[in-house]
Amino acid sequence: MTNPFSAQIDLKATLQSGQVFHWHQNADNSWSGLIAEMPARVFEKDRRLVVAQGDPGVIARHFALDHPLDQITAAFPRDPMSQAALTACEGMRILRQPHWECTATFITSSMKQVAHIRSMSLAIRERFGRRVEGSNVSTYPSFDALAGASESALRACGLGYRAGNLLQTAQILAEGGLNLDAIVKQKTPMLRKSLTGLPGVGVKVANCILLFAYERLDAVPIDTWIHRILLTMRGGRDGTAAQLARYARRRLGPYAGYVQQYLFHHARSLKQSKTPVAKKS
DNA sequence: CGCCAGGGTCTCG
DNA sequence: CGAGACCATGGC
Repeated sequence: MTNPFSAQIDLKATLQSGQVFHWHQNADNSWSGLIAEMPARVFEKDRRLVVAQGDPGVIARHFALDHPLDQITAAFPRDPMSQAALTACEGMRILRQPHWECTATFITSSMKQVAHIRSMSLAIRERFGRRVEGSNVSTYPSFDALAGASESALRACGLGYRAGNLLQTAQILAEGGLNLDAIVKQKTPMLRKSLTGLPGVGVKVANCILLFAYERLDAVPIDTWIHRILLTMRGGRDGTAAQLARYARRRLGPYAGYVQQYLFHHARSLKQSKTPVAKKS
């Protein structure tokens, strides 16, 4: 068995591509976060992941160092947009996140920018989570903990109208209406249907959860960014959600979710770099 | 300061 | 099935 830590990774792209929202970069360029309730600190050296804190096995699994990145990138479409994204984001990985944490954060994600999803996530952790020794971030609260929260307290975390959805979903899970861990066995269409049964989970959010927490690497979340990109790929021809989903599945290949993530992160990075720097005084 | 953001849901045709 | 209205909030 080869050492999983010999696999390449772009740590910054992985942690800043809108999959996960609570990690922060330290002054020494290492990154700190929690994997479920385990404090972790990692850094990148020669395009490889190095563990400074936390169980290496748990970290290797969370960062999906076993994903066959060479095979995945070799299966990328040959079009210029996909290839440009591949070049720009080489080494980016799709994490294996805890089911509930991922579900909850993406319920709060609708019509929100990445920066604000992060601030909501941190506020929820601070208000309802548990402090852990060795971490300056609190755990994401369990659904049992959130099921007993008030909607107004959730709104105070900046959730707006999403507060009711998160609360109702937490209550359904607390009452045993769905077991997020047991449904891993379901085939993707059935699993997607199970997830969209939860308040605040439509097809797009379900695809995020499938991709980021259930290892369904062919799931393609179509948000406003990916919608625009698919539009361009189709020569400006728009379509219904179902048509675009079908197009993405065919066009982006067996690892369509990975391609989607590279396209998403690359497009956002480009826009960021186009933002003019603050003028000198 | 107006526009837009990793949308979901309900209604109405 | 498909299009539109509505929903809160903050970054930029």
